[in-house]
Amino acid sequence: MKLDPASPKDLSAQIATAIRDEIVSGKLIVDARLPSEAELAEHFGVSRPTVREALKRLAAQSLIRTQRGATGGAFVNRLSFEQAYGQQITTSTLLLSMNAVSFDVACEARYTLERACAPLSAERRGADHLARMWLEIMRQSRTELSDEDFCASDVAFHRALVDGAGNAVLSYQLAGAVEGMQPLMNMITFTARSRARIIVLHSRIATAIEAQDAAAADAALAELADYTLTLGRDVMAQRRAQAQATAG
Amino acid sequence: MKLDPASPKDLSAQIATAIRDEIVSGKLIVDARLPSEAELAEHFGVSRPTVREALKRLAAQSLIRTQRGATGGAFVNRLSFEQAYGQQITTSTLLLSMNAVSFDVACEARYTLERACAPLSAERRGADHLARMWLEIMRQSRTELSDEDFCASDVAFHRALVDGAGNAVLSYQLAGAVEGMQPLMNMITFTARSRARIIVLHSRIATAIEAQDAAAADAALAELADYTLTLGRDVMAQRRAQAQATAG
DNA sequence: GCATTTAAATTGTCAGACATTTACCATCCT
DNA sequence: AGGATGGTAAATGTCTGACAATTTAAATGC
Repeated sequence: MKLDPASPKDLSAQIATAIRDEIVSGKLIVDARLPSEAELAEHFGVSRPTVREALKRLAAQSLIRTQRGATGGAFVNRLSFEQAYGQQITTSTLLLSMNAVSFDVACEARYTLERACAPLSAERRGADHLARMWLEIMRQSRTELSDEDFCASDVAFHRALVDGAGNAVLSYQLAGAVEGMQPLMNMITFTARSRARIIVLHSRIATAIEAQDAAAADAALAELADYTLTLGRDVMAQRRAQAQATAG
Repeated sequence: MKLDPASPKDLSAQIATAIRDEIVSGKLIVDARLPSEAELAEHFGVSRPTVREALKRLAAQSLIRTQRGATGGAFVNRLSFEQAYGQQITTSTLLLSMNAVSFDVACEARYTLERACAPLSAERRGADHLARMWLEIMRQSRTELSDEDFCASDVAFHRALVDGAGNAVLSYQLAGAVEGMQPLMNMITFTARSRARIIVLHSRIATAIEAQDAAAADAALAELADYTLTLGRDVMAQRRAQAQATAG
């Protein structure tokens, strides 16, 4: 609960870390109210703006929420699955789009994890998951769909597949793997032929999940992984050629 | 790039969102310098402290870094795998510890994902991964090890297993699944007998990975998953009984 | 007893100032 | 001429004090 004046970190960062530790260690439980900004400022020996910067850091990670008014203040937030999804997706998306992660590596990670969910989904999927999968397949068949909308529908399809496993933690973990890849997938131009191929594979997956046939679902997913990899490699090769032509 | 005065959100939150969108959409590329705080304040029509709160929000998510001095300012940050690991683990840990996620669900998610990595690890693991696995197994054999240290070593072992797959994105995704469970695992008291059992299973896993025998590794992991689930259920049952005794 | 008003507490925002750090540049000494 | 030295400017980090907006709770009036 003390600050190090010699630390290279900002005071607000140190304060944020101190409070975060209290939350993670359980000293501050969910819905507990933090001292007011003025009290925190006095406690840490800093000014209120500095405390506020620290609190905003915590708010950005959904660790606290603030409320105005007489009984207001900062409260320890119960991290909802929704919020966790959002952070997971943001982090994964940025990581994939800014780190020059090869399409191959990202694709392998995604399909490896997704194939792990398929057997559970085949066993437990409900009518709602099947309905969503078929709905997205139908949507994907509409030729006027833009490439971006096609990708979004693709994500929704796979999301339904993963949710079918009936494990919220698994859905949370996969959110990053599936949705984080969307920017990479958006770089692909889907021709009529590649769309048709993907829809066939999606249909095979949905059929297998509906029939609770884990092996068939896995086989179709493996094919889809291979095909996606091929599509991605073609795009990357074209981009490289184009870049070379521009440079030459 | 505009603010909505009628929005329920804080100005700093709106500004943070606006800048984040610019980063995610690619308008602000990696290492690009944002306008100075004074310029941002003028642009958005707010004061500098408000801008600073927004920037701290972004800094908390590792989207930007700041630098002091003449050529300083806020720069779009290239999210490193390390930083992404950290956020992933923080979020997962909080989600599991604050959301009353059942041990069963968390355990299933973790081992489902980990078993998906095992075949890749069996195929590609290097000498360093094997060495780390055997090192942790030896460490786990020391009887004077506290339960917490035993858990930490357990995490390190599984981390080495996952890293053996040679896919950084996979390692990143699994970090949350494996390390996020540590608080739950720390609630378990490891008796000499349960430690011995776990060490045997770890040895079987390491042996299988070394022999590049994916099937054997998967079988041992499945057994470990079962056993961990049993241990966890016992603990949870005890806790329930204890809570009931206290209440009655 | 109930509606209304008032007061208090707390976060949100602003303005201006000073401290600190860092890069650049002009100057001076060798 | 060249390098060390110091100054200057730009930027973030921090402080102070104030006011606005919001919400609750108590006080007040009927």
